[in-house]
Amino acid sequence: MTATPGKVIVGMSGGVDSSVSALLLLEQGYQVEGLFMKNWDEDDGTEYCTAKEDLADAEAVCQKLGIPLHTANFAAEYWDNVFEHFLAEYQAGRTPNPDILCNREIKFKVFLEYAEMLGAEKIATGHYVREGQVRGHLDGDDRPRLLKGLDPNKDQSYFLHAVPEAAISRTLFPVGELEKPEVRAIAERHDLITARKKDSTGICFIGERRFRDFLQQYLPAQPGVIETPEGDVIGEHMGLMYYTLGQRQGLGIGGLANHPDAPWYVAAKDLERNVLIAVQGKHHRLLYTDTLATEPMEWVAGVAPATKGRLTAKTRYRQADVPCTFQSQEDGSVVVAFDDPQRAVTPGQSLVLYDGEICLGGGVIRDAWNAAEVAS
RNA sequence: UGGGGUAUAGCCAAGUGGUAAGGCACCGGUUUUUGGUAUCGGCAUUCCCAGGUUCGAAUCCUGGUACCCCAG
Repeated sequence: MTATPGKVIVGMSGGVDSSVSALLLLEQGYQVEGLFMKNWDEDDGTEYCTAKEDLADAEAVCQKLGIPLHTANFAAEYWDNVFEHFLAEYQAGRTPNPDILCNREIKFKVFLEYAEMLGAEKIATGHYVREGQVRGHLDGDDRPRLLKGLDPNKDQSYFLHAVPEAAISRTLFPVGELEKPEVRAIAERHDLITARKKDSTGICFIGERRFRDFLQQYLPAQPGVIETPEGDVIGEHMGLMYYTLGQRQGLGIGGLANHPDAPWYVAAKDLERNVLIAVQGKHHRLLYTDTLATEPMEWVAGVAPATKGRLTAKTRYRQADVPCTFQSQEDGSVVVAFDDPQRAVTPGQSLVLYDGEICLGGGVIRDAWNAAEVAS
């Protein structure tokens, strides 16, 4: 089907951000239609309810706006291209970020293709990111870019760094130019039912779960012991996959004689021995690393901006950017050295590089270590 | 079996006559499109048990019980 000029399909999640996105595009004169995706079929009672509610909200908003709402089910694609990888990562002892994959594989691929089939020229989502022509300090290019959202508190570029530029350029992000309170105010003003709806959290399309119970449905748990770095056994863990570096909750360790009162945090996983290593105190030196290596990078522009240089980076969502130096490797990965040691840099999570407001791309963290300590 | 010591929440632990600190753990809320982090709140009508003294006892007295240490 050939694209209809001005036709945009908005991914409607049933939340306030996509609701307002649709509204703003209508005001801008686009021919807007909505699409609600249901990508998770595994029903337990609670999830079923929220998905149903979300659909009802999306329908109500579309009706209010006078636009049609399509529905689609990409559960098969989600399972094959996102969820299986998610499980494999946990099995390998890493902590994956499924929503990054979900964006690349589902929202900006399957959904985009589906929208094209429906005759859309573009798609739109409620993500807090912007597009703009900005000259990069490193590559010197003056080209369309994926930029951070205007609201620093809601910026979601971290989740979109793996989406190729070709897909970004076909997407509109209306709320990326706004701050969250304005978005809610607009929704309120137009009497949208989602105006005061709580922001959704949890894995995209799966929702909030009791993490352990959820994972346990798919992966066998292998309990073991928790040790200090010195090798003293101080507790038991329920399976290494349930823990991530820097984690405090769920260790169940407290009140050890001959130890200070401080809480315990996960410092490392010894997969071979099935042992969880914990340290005491939020700022224990073993929780910090100053260097990391990634898997091959995914650059928004398709190529690296340079082979090395000074940039800023996030090692997880909602972390402030920190200055670093990166160096490209032959296999397409990078090694990044931070000016200051970073807490709980975790394999499986993603490193995302920024040149000011420009989101350049990122890669899955393979390994992190403390170069300063190794040297001394 | 002598001598000494300790018994307070899941754990560590303050409190020696005036009506149960604190920390960790745990639970709940907030924050958050991963996992976490952070933050706020909850968490011993009761101090090993039974008597007694006192206006009043976790705190003093008596008798038990349990555990620990040193002697054997």
